[in-house]
Formats: sequence, C-alpha cells, structure tokens
Amino acid sequence: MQNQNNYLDKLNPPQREAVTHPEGPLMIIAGAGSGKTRVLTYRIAWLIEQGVDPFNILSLTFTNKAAGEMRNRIQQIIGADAKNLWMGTFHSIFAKILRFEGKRLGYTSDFTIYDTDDSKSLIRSIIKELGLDDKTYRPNYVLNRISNAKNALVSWEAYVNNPIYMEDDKAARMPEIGRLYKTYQMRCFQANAMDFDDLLFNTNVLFRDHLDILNKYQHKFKHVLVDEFQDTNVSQYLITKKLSSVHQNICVVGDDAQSIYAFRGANIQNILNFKNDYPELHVVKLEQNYRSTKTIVNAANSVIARNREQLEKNVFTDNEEGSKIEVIKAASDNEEARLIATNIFEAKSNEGLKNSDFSILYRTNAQSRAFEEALRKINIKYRIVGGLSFYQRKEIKDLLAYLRYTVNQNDEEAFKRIINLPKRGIGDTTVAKIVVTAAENNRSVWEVVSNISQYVAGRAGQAIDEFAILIKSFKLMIEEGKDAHTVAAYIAKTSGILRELYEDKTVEGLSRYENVQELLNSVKQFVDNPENEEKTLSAFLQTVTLMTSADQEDEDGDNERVTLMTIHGAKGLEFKYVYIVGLEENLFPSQMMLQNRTDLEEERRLFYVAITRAERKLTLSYAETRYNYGRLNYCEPSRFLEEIDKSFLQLSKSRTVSYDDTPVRNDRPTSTLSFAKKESIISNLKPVQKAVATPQHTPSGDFVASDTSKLKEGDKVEHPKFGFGTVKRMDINGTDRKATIVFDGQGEKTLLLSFAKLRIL
DNA sequence: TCATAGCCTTTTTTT
DNA sequence: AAGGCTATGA
Repeated sequence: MQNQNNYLDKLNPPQREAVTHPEGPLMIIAGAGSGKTRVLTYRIAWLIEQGVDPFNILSLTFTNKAAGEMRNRIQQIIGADAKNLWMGTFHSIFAKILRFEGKRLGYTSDFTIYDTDDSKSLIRSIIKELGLDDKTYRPNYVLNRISNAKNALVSWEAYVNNPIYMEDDKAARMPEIGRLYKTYQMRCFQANAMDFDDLLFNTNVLFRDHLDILNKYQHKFKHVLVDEFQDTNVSQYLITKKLSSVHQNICVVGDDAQSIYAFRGANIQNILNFKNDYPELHVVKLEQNYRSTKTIVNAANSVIARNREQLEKNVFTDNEEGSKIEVIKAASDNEEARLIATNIFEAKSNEGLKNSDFSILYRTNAQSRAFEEALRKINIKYRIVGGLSFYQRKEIKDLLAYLRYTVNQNDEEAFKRIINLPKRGIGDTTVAKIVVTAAENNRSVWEVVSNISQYVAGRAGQAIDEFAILIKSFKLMIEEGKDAHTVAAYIAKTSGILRELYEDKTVEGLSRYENVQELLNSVKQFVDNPENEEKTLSAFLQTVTLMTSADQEDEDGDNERVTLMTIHGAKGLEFKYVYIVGLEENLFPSQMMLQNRTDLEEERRLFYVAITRAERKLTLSYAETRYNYGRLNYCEPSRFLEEIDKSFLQLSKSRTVSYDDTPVRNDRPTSTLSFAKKESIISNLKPVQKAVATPQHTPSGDFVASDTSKLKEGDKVEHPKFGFGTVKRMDINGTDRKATIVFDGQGEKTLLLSFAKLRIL
C-alpha cells in the first residue's frame, strides 16, 4: 500500500493538478499528445484510492476499445475492483440502461438496435409507401435531417409543430420530411427497435419523464467523466449534465482543436461554453506535447491557427527539432501508393523500424485500395481499420438478421431480409399480402405469419408456414435457455444459410462460408468469456451492433503491420511515421464540405488531428490524377498544402515518372507517346472542378476522362459502347449537363456528362 | 408470380 | 464498385 501513489511522480504539475482535483466540476483541456489518457486513467485510479466505489464512477469514452484499455490500465494500479467501473461509449452504456428501464417507454428489454443500413432501408420503404419520389427525398438526406433533429432533442411532434423546420423543408421542396420523421419513429417503435440516435434521445426522455429513474442514477454516479468531450452532441451533453447535477462531480476532457464529428451532431459549443453552465468550474490546461518533434507540433499549430473559434492555449514541446515534413507529388493515385510503399520499405531498412511504426491516413475509406495493392506487391504486411467492416458483409448481416428476428419478431428490417433467404418462393407480392392482411386484421405481421393457414392458403401459404415453423423452433431454443452459441450455430445450419454458401464453390463463396464460421466463432468467444454475465443471444447482438470499427480485434494477433485507416479512425492513436495521403482539393478538404459549409474549420481540425498523430516523421502526399467511381479526374493540390507553414516542408526529390499503373503490354501496338511526352501531358493537366470526362486512348487502350465542358451541338463523338455519334442537343439541368446524342445505328441516347465516357473527335 | 440480367445512380467521416 | 431498380424471361 505504501507504493500506491508512486504513479503521481510521473506527472507534470498540470497533469497532477487534474488527477488530484478533489470535487466539483473540472474541465481538462488536453492538447494533442499531452498525456490525456494517462491523466484520465490516473484520475479514476486516484478517485478509487480516495475511497470512491468503482460502482459509483461513470466514465464515457469514444470507443469500447478505449474503454477496455483504460480499464486494464486502472486494473494494473488498483486491482480487480476496476471491473466494476461503469465504462464504455455513450451508446453502449445507455443501451444497457435502456434495457433495464425501457419498459417505461414501451420497449421490451430485447429491443433491436437498428444500424445505419437498417435505418436507411426503412426510410426508403417509407418514402415509397407514402408515394413520394425518392429522387426528391433522398434517403440519405432525410435520414440526416431526422438524425440532426434527434441529436438536438427535437421529437417528431416538436418538429412538425415548429414553423422554422416546416419553412426550411418547404423551401428545400421537401415539405413531407416531418411526416417521414413521424412515420419512421412509429415504425421503429412498432418494430421494438431503436436507432443509434434513439439510444441517446430515449435516455433523455427516460430521465425527463421518470424522475425516480433519474434520481436513482444521479445518486449512483457520484463521479461522471467524459473523454473526447469536444465530440459530444447536445443530447449526450444533457445526459451527462443531468446525471451529475446532484454530486456536481463532472470531469470533462477534450481538445476543441480536435473536434471532428460535427457531421454527426457533435457540438463544439459544448466545450467552448462549458464554463457558462458551471460557474465553479476548475480548468486545467495540458499544453506540453510529449509525442512529436518540434517540427510536427509547430506545423500543426500553423494549421490550426487559421481557425477562429477556439479556446486559448499554447501547445509546445521540448522534444528535438526533428526532420522536415516531406511532400510527395505523384502522377496518379497508384503511383502515390507505390511511392509511399517504397518509402516505408526504405525507412524500415534504413532506420530499423517495424511495420507497426507506420500509418497511412486518408480522408475516405475508398482510398485504401491502391495502398493495399502497393504494399502487397512489396510484401509489407498491413491492416485496415474500419472500412467495410466484417459486420457489414452481406452473409454476416444475413445471419445476424436471423438471430435478430429470432429474438424480436417485430424487427421489420430483419424480417424483410430473411423472409425469402434462402429463396423459398416468397416474393414481394406475397410479403405485401401478409402486411396488408396483418393491418386489416389488426394483428402484427408475426401473428399472421405464424398462423398463416388462417389467412393464406395454397403454395405461398405452405412456404410461409415452413418459415414460421423454423422461427418457432429457434425461439423454443431460446426459451429453453440455450446459450447464444448453441442457438446461433443451430440457426446457421437449419436456416439453410450455411448450406447455400457451402455449395458455392467460388473463391467468393468460400470466403463467405468462412466469414459465417468466423461469426459463429465470435459468438462462441462471447459465450466463453467470463466477463460477460449474460450469455443470451440478445446480449450478444447488442455488443455486435455497438461495436466500433476500432474495436475489431486484429485477426491472428499479428500486430506487426502497417496501419491503414481514415483520419477519423486515427483519433487517439500515435505512430512514429505518419503518411497523410490524397491532399487534393475536393478530396481533403472534401468536396461535400466545400459545397455545404461556408468555412473549412472542421476539415482543418481534421488535418490537425492527422498531423499530430506523428511522433518522428510526417509525410504528405498528393496525386495529380485520380480514379474516382471508375473515372479519371485531374486534381489540384489541396489548399492545406498552401496553408501549412512552408518552412516546415520539403518537397521530395524522389519523384519517379510513370503515366499509369497499367504496364504497357508488348503484344500490343506500343504507345507512340515518349516518356518525355507523357511527362509533359501530366504537367500540363488542367484542374477541373467536377468529374468531367473526355476520353483519349491511353497506351493500354482504355478510355480515360478529359474535358467535355466545350461539347456543343453538332460535335462528333465516340462512346466506348455506342460507337460514333453526333450531338443533337445540350441541356443543363441544375448542376448536371446532359447531351442528347444520335449514335450511328444505335439511335438517340441522353447521357449525363459528368458520368459519360465520351471522346470528342 | 418469381428470378435474373443488365441498366442506372451514387459521391465523407461513424456510434 | 456496389446496390437498387426495371425489363424480360420462366
């Protein structure tokens, strides 16, 4: 026991001040690399040492993995008690509370959590059912609008009664969004399902309308700690505020300069205005960076200095100067990948570094492909964090839908997914009939399905009856108290999913089969894990849906890999060498941001986050041409390269020249373009704003894009598929330019110019 | 009525 | 590159 406070010696004065702040509201402004996680960990350990019961501490983190790691570290200091801490993401903690208390709101404890795909699919069907045009009402947009409303705690009732929202929607020519919101909400409720936003929204409702419950948790949580506070939204903020209002022990940790989730409703004002809500607030600033070289810290500061809204702080470091930031200019996206792969290879052998010392960070998941190929070619092992995750694969979602439906027969999205899978001759028409029958008889869909003989006769009835029997047999297993793995394995086998995949002998089919086995394995692990108290299917499904991309464990435990991920995914991590790639206008900063926002502050913060991941060496790169949705675009270097203080940069000398990744094949007529000629084509490329296509024949004979902005009536063109033709008419429709072209022998076609592969003759 | 092939559109980041 | 939608065939 006499050693217990040793860890405090490792801290600098502000860190120690934060760790040992006794009571009352505390805000820790933690600059990048300032030891934030350490402070948070030690603070919790310190509180426990002061006699606070772990049961009474609520600590909200950004990913479940971060929570797990923190719990481990605390465990090393204070021992096994650490497992009693309430620690997790907002979504997982409050999902847990809603499972206990959801009855008050009319949900059972088995409620389903809809992921984004489920939500989108439901919105899509509602749009159709209400007879609206899904080109006007784009599901993504509608969902976003609803999500923003929920995150701001605006219920559908409040939404439709608010003239401002109504006017906005009318102005946007989507007056029915309120109705969509209402219908969506009712349907989720009927399905006994909550989407991600509902988990927070409903927690707020629970605490607002059921004071006894609020009271219970307010007294339970004597200390509330919130990590990554800059990324909380209004809904999350209010929850923490309410929970801590009795004891007033709220500790928030964050960095306004790293707020990068506004698109998801994160409200930077939470951190900027925190003081207003807590006049007694104690503020500690952690400004010394222990992670990066002076060059990196100063370059990052030079980027963020352009932002207006921020809390005053001065991030500095005592570390060495370090090498300059290398800037690589590549001719194409593939070349960018090759240059960086080579760069990593050389750094590894020259500096004696490991794969895990490197990370490649990009703005969009789609950019990973080129790097995967380039790394594979030179045998460097890598891992990809995020992207199309395991749990988003079709075969996995299919089996999960079976599991979900077995747990909750009101789950509409799961029902739609599995009713005809594997194919059992139940088509849309039959499903529609069931839904109508249910509505007419005032029954739930499941009641109709499970007693189908009373409603539908004949062959269709037969198929549905078999389906119902199947589901009933699954339900029976759950009622008998079988564990999640036993049930899941039985379902995989009996439903026919496994058999169908097994019979598919293609490479794809094989990997799908393995994926399903993999899922069953993870159910097994879940059941075997002594830390999980509940081993039911329902408990398993919950952890799966709320799993964050950072949570997925590295397969085969081989951690000697280069990490590839989006900048968002890199939050909280650090690497000796970091490559920030794709620094092109419209990509980073993203086109969407350029269109929708008047300022680029969030993109700039994202750049800041990326830069500050690097410990020793930072490399920036951009490509002059890039394939996007299968079309070649010419790119302009990102304004971020202009904005960063030039004195920290150094243009890479090692520029190789190659036009395209596709090697020129010798068995074809070789290109007449000399290397010098290619070089001059590349350097004379003009940047264009949008994807504009004009084909030329490349050495490999493919059509590539170039400029159709000058296309006019009467022009002769060539299309890879329709052949030769003449432009009959040009139309401009909003931002789209269309050309009506009469093709020789193919008749008239209207093509959208931003997509067409056209060559002007 | 259902299944399939091919056409058309999409366009960031994530709990 | 992928998923939704439509037209076509069984």
